[in-house]
Amino acid sequence: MPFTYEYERPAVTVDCVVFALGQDDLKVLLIRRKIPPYEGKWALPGGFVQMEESLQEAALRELGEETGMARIYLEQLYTFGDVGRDPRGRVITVAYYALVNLSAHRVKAATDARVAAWFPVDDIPSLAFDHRKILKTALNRLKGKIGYEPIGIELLPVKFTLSQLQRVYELILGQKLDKRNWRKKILSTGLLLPLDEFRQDVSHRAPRLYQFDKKKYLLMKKQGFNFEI
Amino acid sequence: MPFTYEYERPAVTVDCVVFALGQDDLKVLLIRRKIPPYEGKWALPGGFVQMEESLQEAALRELGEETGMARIYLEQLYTFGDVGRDPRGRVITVAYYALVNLSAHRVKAATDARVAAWFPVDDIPSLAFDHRKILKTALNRLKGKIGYEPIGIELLPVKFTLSQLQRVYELILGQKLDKRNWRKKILSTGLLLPLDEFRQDVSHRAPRLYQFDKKKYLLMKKQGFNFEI
DNA sequence: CCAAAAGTGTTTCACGTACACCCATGC
DNA sequence: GCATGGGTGTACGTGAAACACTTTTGG
Repeated sequence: MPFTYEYERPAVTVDCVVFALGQDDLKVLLIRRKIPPYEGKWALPGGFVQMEESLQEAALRELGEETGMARIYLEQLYTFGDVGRDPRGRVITVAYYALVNLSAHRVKAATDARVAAWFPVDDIPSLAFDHRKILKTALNRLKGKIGYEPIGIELLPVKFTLSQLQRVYELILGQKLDKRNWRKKILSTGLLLPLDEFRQDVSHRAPRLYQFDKKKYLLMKKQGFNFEI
Repeated sequence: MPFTYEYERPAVTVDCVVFALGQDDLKVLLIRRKIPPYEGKWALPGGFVQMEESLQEAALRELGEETGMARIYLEQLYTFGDVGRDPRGRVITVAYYALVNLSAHRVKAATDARVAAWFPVDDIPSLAFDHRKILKTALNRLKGKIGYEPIGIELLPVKFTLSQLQRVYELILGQKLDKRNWRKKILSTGLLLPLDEFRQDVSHRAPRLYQFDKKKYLLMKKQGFNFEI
């Protein structure tokens, strides 16, 4: 069942840069390639776009296939289409980046460490194709975006403490932030609902849990609000 | 000379949103389609990506073909790949947006108004495909970007007055700006070189001409500078 | 009682904003 | 001399940044 066209066509893939929180770092999901080219090398999860699915759907499908993850933040990053980027021929890839919260998703990756694994963003092995460039682009986008959109919460469970969220900001921006000033700013958005619950499994004062007010966020966003942090 | 593949492949195009300055407004270049689908409708300039050219090269080629323009600012916007966006079949388009300065480029478009024409961004006719959505995305991007990158100058000749540049900002942002405050900010970047030349063809006090300091800009950018306006 | 992180206010300084008049030129 | 845009400075208020101690809990 071959398909024939009058003009030559590039292949189109989607690749996903999946971020998650590690103990002391930001991590990226990589897949070890089982087939040439770059057999045995680490690469971003991805695959070919099917004819009956949109680009975003393709990205979600790949993420589901590779990691078993469901509820994730996903956004288009950039499209890479240089002529020589794939030795097999002309392949254009639409890159997406995703933020996931590991505690919620028991990731398939964890089950077979030889196939998929989480790597700290500042200790990445040599990657297949132009995937290092894609990853770098994603990190830059993330750094920029966290300054004016509350995407940090996507890396955390639904209920989280302010210190956890601050750690997210510090990991993404790569710098320490002043606790009092940062809290003032983040709380002044009015998007964090304080709960009457506290984390209890810690060996120090129990920190208050917060929840993101998504309804309010969508409302404010529709009114053209600005969330600079 | 047909081309055959094992799996079905989408077609890949590039579309360009080309902005330029009008007398009292921001304008977009549109092409009237000569063939179905959407025959006779206005559309963004664009076309298929060739196998031996990168995406950016494809965009530049299309711009050259359609408008005869050479020196332009060009940046990737977004990739649109919904399943039903082209009635001919699956077509994925990588959209670019461009800023051009009309006085420098004698645009082919001007020669045959039935084929291509400049439209004010807030008075756009019904467009082919999902091109209205693409245009809207481009306008939003432009509005956002002008806040932290000095792209406004790309719409002007090499030598320009501060009032001209301020008009660019006002047109893109869609709001009046305070002259004194705006000048303070734009000059405080240190990126505008005052020249010892003045516009002479005006019926009032001759305004000083400025030039963009590209070297300084690239240097500052490399050092991670912030150009918020 | 000690360790470890949570939580909380004030002062200072820089920057954004509001605002009005004189200048130079062409007609 | 009049119309048209060019060009300039100050006062005020808001928001960013610097900064240290007390509280709570578990071990």
